[in-house]
Amino acid sequence: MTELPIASVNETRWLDEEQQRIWRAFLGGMTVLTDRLDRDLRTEHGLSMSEYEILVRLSEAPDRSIRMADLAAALSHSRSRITHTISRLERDGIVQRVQCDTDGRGVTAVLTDKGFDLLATAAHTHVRGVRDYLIDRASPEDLTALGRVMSAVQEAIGGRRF
Amino acid sequence: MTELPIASVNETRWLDEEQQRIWRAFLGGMTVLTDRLDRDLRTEHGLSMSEYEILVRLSEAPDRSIRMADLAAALSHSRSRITHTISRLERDGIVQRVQCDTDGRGVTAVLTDKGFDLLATAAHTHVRGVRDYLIDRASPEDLTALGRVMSAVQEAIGGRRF
DNA sequence: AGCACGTCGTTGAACTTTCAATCAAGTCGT
DNA sequence: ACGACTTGATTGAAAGTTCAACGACGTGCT
Repeated sequence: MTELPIASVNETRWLDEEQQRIWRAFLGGMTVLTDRLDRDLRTEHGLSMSEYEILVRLSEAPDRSIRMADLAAALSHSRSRITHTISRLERDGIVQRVQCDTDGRGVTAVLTDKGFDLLATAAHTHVRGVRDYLIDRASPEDLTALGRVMSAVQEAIGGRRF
Repeated sequence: MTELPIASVNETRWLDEEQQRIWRAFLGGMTVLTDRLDRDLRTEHGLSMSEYEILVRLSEAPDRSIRMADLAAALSHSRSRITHTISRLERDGIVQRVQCDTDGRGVTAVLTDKGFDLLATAAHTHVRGVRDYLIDRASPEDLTALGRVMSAVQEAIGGRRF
């Protein structure tokens, strides 16, 4: 044997100094950012971030309604989690459950007017946060890079949850 | 009045198309990435990601021990959360609690040998994940940008939790 | 010394998420 | 039409996180 392989089969390649610094910044920034956005939403509108995300999706969908499983897939949540969350939102009059007419198993969640109004109000808080804590802190080029990297991550992991 | 202000005081500036695309990629990538890393650690070593992070910090600290409040601060967790998590880790023999001798209130968590061994094993899984799903998916320039942006985010939000 | 105030860590209850089990309904092959 | 298999949604219990309250201790002021 004379040349290859450069990296042998099962050896773990550790992160170098710089990669580690980046990874920790990512982890820390992510934690602090989601915590903060969640807290702002919660204290000002009584909505968690994931509830907010559900409302956003619903508000953009035709008839402001999406089937449970599609919601779960869109947000990478388990079906069970969506069931529980929608139950709470329904109890509070923010969404409504409707039996799906084309599929006997299906249930679609519909955003109520009250839910839409709540979202319209909460959106100010949320967007302000996203700007203040992220968008306005980075150059356009860095933001583009951020988008590129995170899209690649999604690509790399794909839909598979199990 | 003739010129300024360009943006008036309290108007919400919405995200443009591109910013929104980036923000969603970030949110989605983040969710999918942390879910995946968490799941890998959990199934292969019975450790959650936040437990893993605690072990990492402890392993790097002098005497492999850190005071509860410092752990909480370092990971941006509540003190209560650290108490509960450390209790579980202690029950499993992974850390130990020691009364602090310089401060009557203080408790420091110490990584046991068993905990250190577990971490040494789990680290392979974790680092492979970070590489496969993130580091190896992006150019060095983009990674640098990522680090820069996320550091700025941390800077923007700072330590304030409430 | 005494007192007010802040910090440290814990506790238990409420809430949210996960996990495994279940039931109902659609799909496919024969 | 039948059975096997997959998918959609729910359920309840277990596990984890948040929240408010508490007791113990340190700090600083008078």
